[in-house]
Amino acid sequence: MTEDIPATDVSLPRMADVAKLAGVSKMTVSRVLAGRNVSEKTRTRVQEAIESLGYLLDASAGTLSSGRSEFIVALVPSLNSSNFADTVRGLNDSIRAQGLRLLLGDTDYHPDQEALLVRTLLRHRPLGVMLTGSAHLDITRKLLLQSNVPVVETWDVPGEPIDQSVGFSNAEAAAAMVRYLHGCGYRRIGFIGGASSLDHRGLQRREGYLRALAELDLHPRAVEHGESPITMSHGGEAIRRLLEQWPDTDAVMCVSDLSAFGAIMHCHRQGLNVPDDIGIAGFGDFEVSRHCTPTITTVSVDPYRIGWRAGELLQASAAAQREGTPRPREVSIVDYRILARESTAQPR
Amino acid sequence: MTEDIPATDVSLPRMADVAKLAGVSKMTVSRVLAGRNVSEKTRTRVQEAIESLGYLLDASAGTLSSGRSEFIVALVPSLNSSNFADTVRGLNDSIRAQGLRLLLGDTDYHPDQEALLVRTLLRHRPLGVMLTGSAHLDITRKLLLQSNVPVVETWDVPGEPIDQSVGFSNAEAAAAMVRYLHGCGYRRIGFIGGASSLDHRGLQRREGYLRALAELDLHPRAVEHGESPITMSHGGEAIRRLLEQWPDTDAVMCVSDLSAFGAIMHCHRQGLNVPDDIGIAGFGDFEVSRHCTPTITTVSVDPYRIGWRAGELLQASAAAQREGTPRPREVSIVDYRILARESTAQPR
DNA sequence: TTGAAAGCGCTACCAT
DNA sequence: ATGGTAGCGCTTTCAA
Repeated sequence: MTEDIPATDVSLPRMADVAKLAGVSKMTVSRVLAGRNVSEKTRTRVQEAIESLGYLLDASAGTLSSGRSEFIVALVPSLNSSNFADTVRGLNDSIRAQGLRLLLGDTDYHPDQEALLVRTLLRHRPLGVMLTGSAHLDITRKLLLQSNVPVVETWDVPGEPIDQSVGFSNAEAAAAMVRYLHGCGYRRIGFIGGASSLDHRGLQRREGYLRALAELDLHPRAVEHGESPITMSHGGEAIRRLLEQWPDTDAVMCVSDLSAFGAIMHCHRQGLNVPDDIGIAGFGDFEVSRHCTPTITTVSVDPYRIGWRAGELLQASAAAQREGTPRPREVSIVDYRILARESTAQPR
Repeated sequence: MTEDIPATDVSLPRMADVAKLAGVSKMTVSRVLAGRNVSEKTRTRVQEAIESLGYLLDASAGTLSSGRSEFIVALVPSLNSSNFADTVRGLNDSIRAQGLRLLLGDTDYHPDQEALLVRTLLRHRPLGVMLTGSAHLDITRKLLLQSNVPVVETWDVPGEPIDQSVGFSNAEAAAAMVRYLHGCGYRRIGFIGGASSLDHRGLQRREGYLRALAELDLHPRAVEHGESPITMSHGGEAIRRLLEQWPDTDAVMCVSDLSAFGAIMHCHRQGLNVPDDIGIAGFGDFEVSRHCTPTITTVSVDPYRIGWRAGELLQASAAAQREGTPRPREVSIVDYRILARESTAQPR
């Protein structure tokens, strides 16, 4: 299989080589590659030349010359979260059709890492930038605004949007879950979240929990444990601490399904039945929460759709920019739903 | 926050602008940015100019001029798999320190999608390419060999390596699990895998299962169900079918922990106790298998390490290439271990 | 429909 | 330690 490959250690073929072989000018080759008007005969000849040389258009040269790259930058707090991975998949699928490519950065939940990534990735003159969340350093905002690149913030509804956004109110969604639990008859409702001040969405969910509790005249009982991304073990440890401090807790909502799962497993080990002894709810509708026993009551959002929509907004902005028309300024709100499942009591 | 940003819609600052403002030549600016020898005084002046203009080096121009990009391409079958996500994280962490950037592609388990991605991503003249698995189209191999780019195949031990590799024998690991189950006293051992012929690692695990069974003089009982990536639901449905066909099965090994979890949940719903009525083992040591009840016996590999090592190999190759020294040709084998947990009987 | 020339923004190379 | 010049490989623009 390797025998028929020419040892072209020397250098890769250039457009000029293709042009010479096809007996045309570079411009004609360029036009063929760009799908512009070229006579059928020439096009065939050029394509044969491309084929026989194994020619690949050089991306940097193209970008430099045209002033337009094919990159969309996406920054996520963590690659190893199925939620963000789904968002990235959605974005990728939505831009792939247009021949755009994903330049991915993992901020590891650190705003300064985000700023660094924005700085280095802007060097590639991306057509658009997708950020996660709405909490960014001033320098990040400044870099993005200065570069005039289309931006979409996701997974949140920014108070001070940089440009566009696709998301939902994490606080409101968490409050909705509190009200749902209240409707199930629960009155001593606890909250489990991460200890990191960097997970803005986690903090917002906690805010929503506190606010809804206050509105219902209930007393908060919240535990913070573990760095983001919060894991199953964190959930187990956190509920242990919560029950230690407030043994009469009748329901716990968790910042994510993973911690909820960990919490449920802990309860099982302690001989507590979920939901008979204690109700437990999660957030995010992860795969595990649909399949474990009991299945986990959760807040469902559509991460893939967030990514897909972000891709659409970025492409629309890029197109507008190209054509000199005014850029759209859309704030896209996506749905969330409470999924009632087995880990909490029936609503009354 | 937005007031102090100059409305530079016009165009971004160039290196020449920085040079003029600092009163030096472009070359000096370039040297400052590259960290080369420049007098302390000039360096400061240049950096101030960079700062005050908000200048960002243009990546395409640099790549075109130097003939060297800062990209490492990584192709994974699925972004939404914690195993591959961890590998990507490992790779990212290992190359980040050198200022390299990840160009990510999701093949969706399709070799032709992989070929397409290789073709389009090679246009960016990456310093290296990380592939997942060892099953590639001929055109993929040809493109990579022709471009002379360092390649690392991961998650497998290729029979015909393109260049370098980091992985383990999936067949051997699966066979080891069969032998372990045999050592626990199991004799009627089933296998659950995906129905897709595209998941080469899944197929290899099945091969290993069949081979080990033959060596032990046992009869195979394998079910294929669901497209890759195989999910928890697939696992539940698959074990249902397996038990329908072979009701006396005493142990089942699954192609992944996710299907194993789904299978266990199915058994619980059917009133079957795991491991008392049936033993179930997984593959991959996913987070869920450490936390569910019963915890799942599995094959543990270190996905992060695979990615990290791949990054090291690619960087070593790239450095060798730069310096004209012969490129290393390493086949790196990573460990796997059987983790004995609660979902299977104690070894005898 | 096709071609020639200019130049995108930077770095290599040679000079001082 | 610093600068001038050439040119990376393409696309834009204008001309034929």
